[in-house]
Amino acid sequence: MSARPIPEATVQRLPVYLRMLLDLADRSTTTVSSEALASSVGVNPAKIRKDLSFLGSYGTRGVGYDVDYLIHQISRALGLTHDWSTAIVGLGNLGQALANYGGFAERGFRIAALLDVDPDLVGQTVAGHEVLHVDELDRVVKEEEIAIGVLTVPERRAQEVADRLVAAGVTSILNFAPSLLSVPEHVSLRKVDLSIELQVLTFYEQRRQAEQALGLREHADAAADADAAASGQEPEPT
Amino acid sequence: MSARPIPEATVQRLPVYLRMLLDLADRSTTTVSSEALASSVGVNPAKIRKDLSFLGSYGTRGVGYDVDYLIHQISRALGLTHDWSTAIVGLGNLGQALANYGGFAERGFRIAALLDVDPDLVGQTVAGHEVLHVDELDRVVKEEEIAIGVLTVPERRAQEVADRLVAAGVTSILNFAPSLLSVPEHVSLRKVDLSIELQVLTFYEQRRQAEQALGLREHADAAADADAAASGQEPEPT
DNA sequence: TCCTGTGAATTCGTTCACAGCC
DNA sequence: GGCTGTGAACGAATTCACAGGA
Repeated sequence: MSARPIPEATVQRLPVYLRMLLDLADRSTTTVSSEALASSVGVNPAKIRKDLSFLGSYGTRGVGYDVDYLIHQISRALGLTHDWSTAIVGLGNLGQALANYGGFAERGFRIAALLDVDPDLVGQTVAGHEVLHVDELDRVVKEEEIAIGVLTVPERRAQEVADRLVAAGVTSILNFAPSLLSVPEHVSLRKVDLSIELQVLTFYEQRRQAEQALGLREHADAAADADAAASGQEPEPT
Repeated sequence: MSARPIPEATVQRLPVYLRMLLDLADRSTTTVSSEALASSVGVNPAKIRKDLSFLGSYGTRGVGYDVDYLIHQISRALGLTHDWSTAIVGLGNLGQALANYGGFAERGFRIAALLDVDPDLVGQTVAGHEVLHVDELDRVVKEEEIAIGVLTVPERRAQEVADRLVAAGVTSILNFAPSLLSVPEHVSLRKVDLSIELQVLTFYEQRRQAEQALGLREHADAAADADAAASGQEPEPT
């Protein structure tokens, strides 16, 4: 049953399923099949069934899944049945944008503290919160029971600030700085790196352009192209 | 040799290697072994060798890889030997933050256009660029030869804007809206979704807290815990 | 009959281990 | 001797295909 450990790949998809299910609930759909859910997410139905089976046997054969019940179970598995307090460290453009981002609170993530070192920012109000000096980190993490730190500081400060977050007791870090951080084993770390995403895109972009150039040349040489199948299976990025 | 197709997983790591190599070059290192590179990235050396072997045989046995040459080859593979023009659509908090983000230009991504529909924003100057109305999309994509669109619009507009980008000829889209977009097969799509990242973190966070609670309870029951191995192998998120 | 839950088969990715070259 | 490049072994993730319950 649900004693099996949930694979990493499955964990990453659960939030996606959850969002789709919330959409369905909004539209007053009460029941959904793996087939229907799969087609709206764009994956194989068997994958959905297997993923969900890691949480338990929450479907009904011949019918499908009860939307509300499934929402509840996925939320529980992801730890979303209570709110989480987060701190944003670094209030440059990106930090401020995140502080003002509504989808945060909407999904149960409470911004409990904003911190920076810049004296021009400390004391200012951003998104309704006073910006504190990073030296207050220890105190505020304890007082607000902050478990998640969002790192939006410049690259060269990232490791130092990560260390301070860990020292203060934060055990999950979402890093927006384009740097490899090292954290103790008991701390979860995830990275969002803009330029990596763009560079992956240019890889495929370039390949397409090269293919096209090749196609044109071939076209000039031999009129028709019998081998259309060759270009069909691009490993599309996820 | 390099005729083998490059696996998706490898493509995603190449930008990381590239960044490390640029760091090394900055510090005037001329040569690096897979072992050294691996330890700075935190992966298995064999993985690095295999990844790099997809690009060709660019190492020297008994010595390692020439840093500059490898930088050149990875850049070429990723299509970074020339600049790419990008358009940012949606200049809310996040869009403005991205427009002002320095790392963009630094890595060869030129912001060629900013677009929005909001009459309050159109005509304003953001990060040195005049914000255009989305109706200008077609023209500006052609004029500026924009291949990459960055989507930072509200969720409900995302699909519509994606369609317009595709219609205008954009073939790579980086989507920051928390929505599933559908695009034609010849268009690459990548997604950055904040709340998914946070929800993956809370999954592990919650599991840790549950383990801890369990540990405490067990501790109260039977004094010592012989089975320390059970908690050792958390599948740490990437 | 319909759709879930899951073993079996398959594909994809990682790591090992070593032959081959500098 | 040292380090790359890569087949072979292994492991994880996906998909197939079907048994079994509503």
